Amino acid sequence: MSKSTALQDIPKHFDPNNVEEKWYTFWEENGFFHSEPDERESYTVVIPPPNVTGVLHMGHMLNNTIQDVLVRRARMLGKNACWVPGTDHASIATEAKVVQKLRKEGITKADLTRKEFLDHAWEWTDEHGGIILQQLRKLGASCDWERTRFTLEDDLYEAVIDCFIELYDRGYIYRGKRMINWDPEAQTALSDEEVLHREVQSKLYHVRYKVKGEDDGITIATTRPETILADTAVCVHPDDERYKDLVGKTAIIPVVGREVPIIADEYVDPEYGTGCLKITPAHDENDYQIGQKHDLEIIDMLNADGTVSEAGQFYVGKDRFEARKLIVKDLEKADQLLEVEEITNKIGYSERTDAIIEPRLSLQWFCKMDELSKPALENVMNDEIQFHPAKFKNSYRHWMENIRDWCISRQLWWGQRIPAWYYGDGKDHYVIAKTEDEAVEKAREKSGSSLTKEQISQDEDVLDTWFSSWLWPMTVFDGFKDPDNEEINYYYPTDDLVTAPEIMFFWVARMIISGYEFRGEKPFSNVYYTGIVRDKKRRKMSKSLGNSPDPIKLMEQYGADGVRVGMLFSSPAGNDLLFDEQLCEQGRNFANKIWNAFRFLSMNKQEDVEYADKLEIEEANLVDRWMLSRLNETIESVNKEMESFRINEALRKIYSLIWDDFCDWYIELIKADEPGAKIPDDRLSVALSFFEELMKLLHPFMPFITEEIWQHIRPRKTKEAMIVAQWPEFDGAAVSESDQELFTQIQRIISSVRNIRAEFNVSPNDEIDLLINANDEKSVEALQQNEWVFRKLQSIGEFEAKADLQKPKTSASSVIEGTEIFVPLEGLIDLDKERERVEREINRLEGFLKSVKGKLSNEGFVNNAPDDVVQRERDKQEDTKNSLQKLKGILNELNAE
RNA sequence: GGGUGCUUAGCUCAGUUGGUUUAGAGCGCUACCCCGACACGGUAGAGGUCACAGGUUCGAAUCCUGUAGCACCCACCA
Repeated sequence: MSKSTALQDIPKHFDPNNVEEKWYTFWEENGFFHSEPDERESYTVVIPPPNVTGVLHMGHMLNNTIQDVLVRRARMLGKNACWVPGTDHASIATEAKVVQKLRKEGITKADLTRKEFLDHAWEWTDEHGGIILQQLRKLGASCDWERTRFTLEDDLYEAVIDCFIELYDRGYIYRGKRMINWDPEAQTALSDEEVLHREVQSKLYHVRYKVKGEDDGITIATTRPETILADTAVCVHPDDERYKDLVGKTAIIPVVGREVPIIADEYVDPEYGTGCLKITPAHDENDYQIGQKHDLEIIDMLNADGTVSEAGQFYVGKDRFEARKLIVKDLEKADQLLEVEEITNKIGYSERTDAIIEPRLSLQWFCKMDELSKPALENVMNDEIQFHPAKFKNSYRHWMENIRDWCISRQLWWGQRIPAWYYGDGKDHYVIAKTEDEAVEKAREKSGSSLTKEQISQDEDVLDTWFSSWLWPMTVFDGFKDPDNEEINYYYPTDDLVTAPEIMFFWVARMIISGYEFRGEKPFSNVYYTGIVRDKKRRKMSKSLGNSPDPIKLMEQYGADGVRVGMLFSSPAGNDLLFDEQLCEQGRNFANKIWNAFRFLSMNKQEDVEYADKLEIEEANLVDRWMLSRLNETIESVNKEMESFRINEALRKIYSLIWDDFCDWYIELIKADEPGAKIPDDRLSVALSFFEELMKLLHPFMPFITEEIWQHIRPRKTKEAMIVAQWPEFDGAAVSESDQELFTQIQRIISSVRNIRAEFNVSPNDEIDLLINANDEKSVEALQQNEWVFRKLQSIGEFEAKADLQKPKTSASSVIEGTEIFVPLEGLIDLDKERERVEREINRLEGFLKSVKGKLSNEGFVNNAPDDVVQRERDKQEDTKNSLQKLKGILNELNAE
């Protein structure tokens, strides 16, 4: 951090790997990430806890980059920013991984006791757990690591149990035999949300059932012929003329030969298939309903693993799909398979194991949702909780309005065990209790007998993962167990939640529900939905497709800052992100550009000079005023964009301010006149101050390079680090439209001169004369005053700005909003080419003038449009006419040459 | 089957309540340039009848209707 740095001391390319770890450690060790309640306004974000054994993927990268941008900016705004990290035990996902791992070692879950299995699971968790949190550090995530939580640690476990008991006491939780989604692979029940429906090609089998006492039969259609084994009725529509006579008669189930009634129910659609439905109450939701209504027998023909049970009688022990093949063969043999129709239908798959879901009648625990969900629906619809983008309100409402009871029990071991204790015979008698002792007591009370611990047994099942994560914004602050806890009162409601729309129902909706139920308050104020990260072919990135880059490698290659920019650049909220490594490259290039701007300023530093630590400009020239104006304009719009969560737009504006305005124009204009000379102290001082403001704006997006440069620019105390620098304040008085207009005009003139050089192959080093014929004295004066700007950026011999200049012979010219510029090019100009150039411009302007005139000659427009709009058109007309007249004059002279 | 959204330059997208140049940006492309911050760079360019067809309006990429295509979400049609 010396005051003067020789150019050769600073590498030409920014090397992120050298600085990232250094600054991350610096931030963490100095407690910048840590938050404790104080008198400041709180700003809180809870991380969507990744699976404890998960590995960082591109979705996490996007999600956590966005969170970090929000958190870092809040910190700079002077808020007490707290970003709570943690992991989720992810019941089914982790258990599946452990089962898989054990299988490789030749151990099956069934061989183990619950305790033995859990020991393996904890071992696995300790080994792989938290890798992902470590990886997040590389990204620069400014989480309060001292607050790291895990959903299965004691406090959080206890909170989940308390929650269960409270909801049970309030009458929301019940146990019941219901048709649920059964995953035969994981051998557990799933909630409706965990079932994904996919359209697939399948076969619709038309099967002939004999009717007792008739020669004729009845034909049903089914996609799952193996369930014939469990049929207990055949059903037709009551008004269906074709089958009217058969109702009340008895059908004989093929293969098994069981006699079942033929019944009528309006549920049946006469148009579909054969208009006859086989009824299997144990294996289909609708059939179950019909079965209840008509009091039909229920035959459960499937084992937990999806094989045919004893009750099926045939193909016992065979997998359901094997059984399907066999029964189709047997039906064919018996001449009862009439037709096999190719159809497409939707089949449910397990979100976790991808196994085909079997509807199964099963005794499970449920949470009643209709009452609970009311405040959660209302407060999203009235924007008490805002969704970004708001379009997701629609699907949220739809889901909430049609919400069904939530199946919360899972036949797994990894998770919070259901606090239900059974006593006596069977499973009908139970008590809900937090501990075994309490359970014994309650059971004694309820049964009236003196039960012992040995005579009661706890439910074997655990709770759905989401039944713990829906409490996350409360439990991370111990808020569930202790509602008056000082911490939760300070941090809750949290501010922003950043997550994927995929888990809107799994998680977001349920957090809102539990928040209102248990704290009477929303859990967060804003939900930012990120998009799904896809590859260039629009395919979702996934391990199995192998199309997902390794984020760690990516960061090694482009730097964490570069990757962050890459992630942010093309992803407005809710839109899918077509990830392309090129975006990271662009991010890296941007870092390098900034680095070199810094390099340039550094090499101009003087040894013994103290540069001002505030942006104060004495005798500001046009360029200073313009830069100041652009800076403030950008501060204001960045604030606006950030407040409406248009993060990519905010970044774009900063990017353009730095690259286009600061590097391409401002720096070029402060360069010393003489080669090798240094920029005067006062000029450099201003430039450094501007640069510092830019670094502040950029810091939330690119934390590493900005801190690195910030610390290089001048010596800083620890508490003056970039990470806690004050976010730039908008100064409306600094925005000057007239300065910006004048500077823009100069920019356009310079571009035009460059264009002339390019057209006539005049090298940038060759001196040219620049003559400007301005519209009025005021403008002449302004241009004359800023002659130095032209000279700085162009190699100019004679410079003249006047109000009555004549076009010199053999010169190239152009007209910019009525201002003529001439560049004499004796011997270099090709007059034919120049005529063509001028004619092209005349044509363009004539086309434009025509459209303006069209508007103005339209009476409707002149009469109805607001005055200022009409006036603007009139001004355009005048300006264009003026320019055209001048161009035509130029053309005439060219023709005379 | 229901719902939501999308269709603007070769690619990815902006375009805020209809009216500031005959629509903008980044990447890519073309030409010229290693000028003492940066070739991970500079300068100048080319490139779009805003999916299609109607309508409302003085005026539409922007509002309405329809058509086509795409995407996602939800749903118990065998």
